[in-house]
Amino acid sequence: MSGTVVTRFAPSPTGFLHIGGARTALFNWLFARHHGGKMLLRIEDTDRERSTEAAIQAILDGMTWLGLDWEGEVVHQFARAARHREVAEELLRRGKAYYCYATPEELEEMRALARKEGRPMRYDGRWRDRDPAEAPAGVKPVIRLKAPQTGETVVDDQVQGRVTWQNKDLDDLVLLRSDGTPTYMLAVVVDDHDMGVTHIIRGDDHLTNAARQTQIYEALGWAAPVMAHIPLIHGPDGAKLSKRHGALGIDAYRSMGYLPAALRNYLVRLGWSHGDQEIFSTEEMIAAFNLASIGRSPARFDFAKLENLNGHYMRLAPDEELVRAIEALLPEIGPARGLGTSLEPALRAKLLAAMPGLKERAKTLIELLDSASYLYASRPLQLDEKARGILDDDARTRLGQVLRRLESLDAWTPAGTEAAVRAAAEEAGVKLGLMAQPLRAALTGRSTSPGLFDVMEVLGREESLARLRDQTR
RNA sequence: GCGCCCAUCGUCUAGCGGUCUAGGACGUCGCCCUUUCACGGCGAAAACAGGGGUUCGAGUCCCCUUGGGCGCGCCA
Repeated sequence: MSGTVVTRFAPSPTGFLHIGGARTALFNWLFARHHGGKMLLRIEDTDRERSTEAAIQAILDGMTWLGLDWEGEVVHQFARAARHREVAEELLRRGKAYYCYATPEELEEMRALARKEGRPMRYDGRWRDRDPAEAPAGVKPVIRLKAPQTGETVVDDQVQGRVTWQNKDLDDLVLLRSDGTPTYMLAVVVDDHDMGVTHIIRGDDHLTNAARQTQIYEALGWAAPVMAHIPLIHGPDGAKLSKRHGALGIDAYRSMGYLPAALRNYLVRLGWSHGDQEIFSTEEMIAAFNLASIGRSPARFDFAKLENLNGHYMRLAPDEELVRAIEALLPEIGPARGLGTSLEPALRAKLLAAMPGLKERAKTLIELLDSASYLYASRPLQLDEKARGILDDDARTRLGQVLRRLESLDAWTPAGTEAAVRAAAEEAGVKLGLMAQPLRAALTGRSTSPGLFDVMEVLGREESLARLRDQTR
């Protein structure tokens, strides 16, 4: 089908899948879905030195976790080196490329001189029209594109608009290295063509590359795909993303307790908008996504907004799903909390029962688990500072009064315990809060928690009473 | 240095010449709800980088300045 949209996500496996790459993948995925097309995945591993298997796995895992799937087999670019070479040689035969015998040293001199004289740093084309017979012995040549030297190269970008370069500002790029392996610039063009890619959506750090690749397409006589260069994501300080702030692997966001749905929603609104809408289900994103509404200015990464969104999606999530999400994270975060790597059935049941009250109050899965610590804390409870402050002598006296009423309670239900506590407060002549806070402190060891009567229900009669006795003694 | 791109509240953004005394969201600050904290509700402070044009009219078009970003490898 000629009208079918084919996009691709083409990361280089020299590191993890970072936040910018994840958004690029998301945009490609959304665009393909929107048009009923497909997204392909290609690993750009032509740099043998820096590509690692671990990085490839991290990228695949990251995408899977984010819920982004791809069509067919993953294409490994390096495996296609023979084809790339064939194309380079074809260009050579057709006079669109030439052998260049300049050594790395010569190239470095060229750049140094250019820098000194304040000229653009470009290859000077010294072998462009030279007879290969003059080739120095023992030097393996590279193949360079014989790029046009006059006129201009135009990229009609769907995001950036019509961008024009003067050809005199672009030099003859290397297509095939002296060892016979293709450069990225060649490989991308050949692969996108061979894979039938119709739309290239990628970071705008590739905008200049788009011009050079366009020249290759033209030399080859191939039609270039539609291009869309999206602005990069910056750190909170506006500078390039560094390890210090946002340039974490996508797995780090998982570890921090964010939900894939929240991250997708956060990411889709970074650079793209749909009127005033902030919340998008995956279906809504797919339905509304378009290239025209992608902004041209870079965005800063903002954890506060991600957290807010994450809280939103956690409140929306079914309790069972949240328990499972926590369980999935437990190998990482359980041991430090004395929980091991999986939940005991009894604790799991309590966590599930307490979830409605818990999820209302947490912004991440980590916070969620921590806020549930009263469920798995052992007696006598360690009181935090605020809880200690609440449990002064007066408070403990009041605690004793409620305790007697609770001990004689027939039905241990939220309604029952609430009635008892209210009665005790009335009897003591204090507001409910003065009775409730000491209870909370004794029951959870903290000054904040879900609704008290829910806490007591989940904890159960015996555990609740025992915790209260611990603090009245 | 050269090339290219960008510029609305602290942040993400709406705005596509007149309806903008610039809207929404996050964050911040009040108030309400309330057994705490959240949630929720109500409200507030908060922006068109600067200068020139074009036009009857400019946040919206053009130019310059300033400020950011990206690229300039036999890396991708």
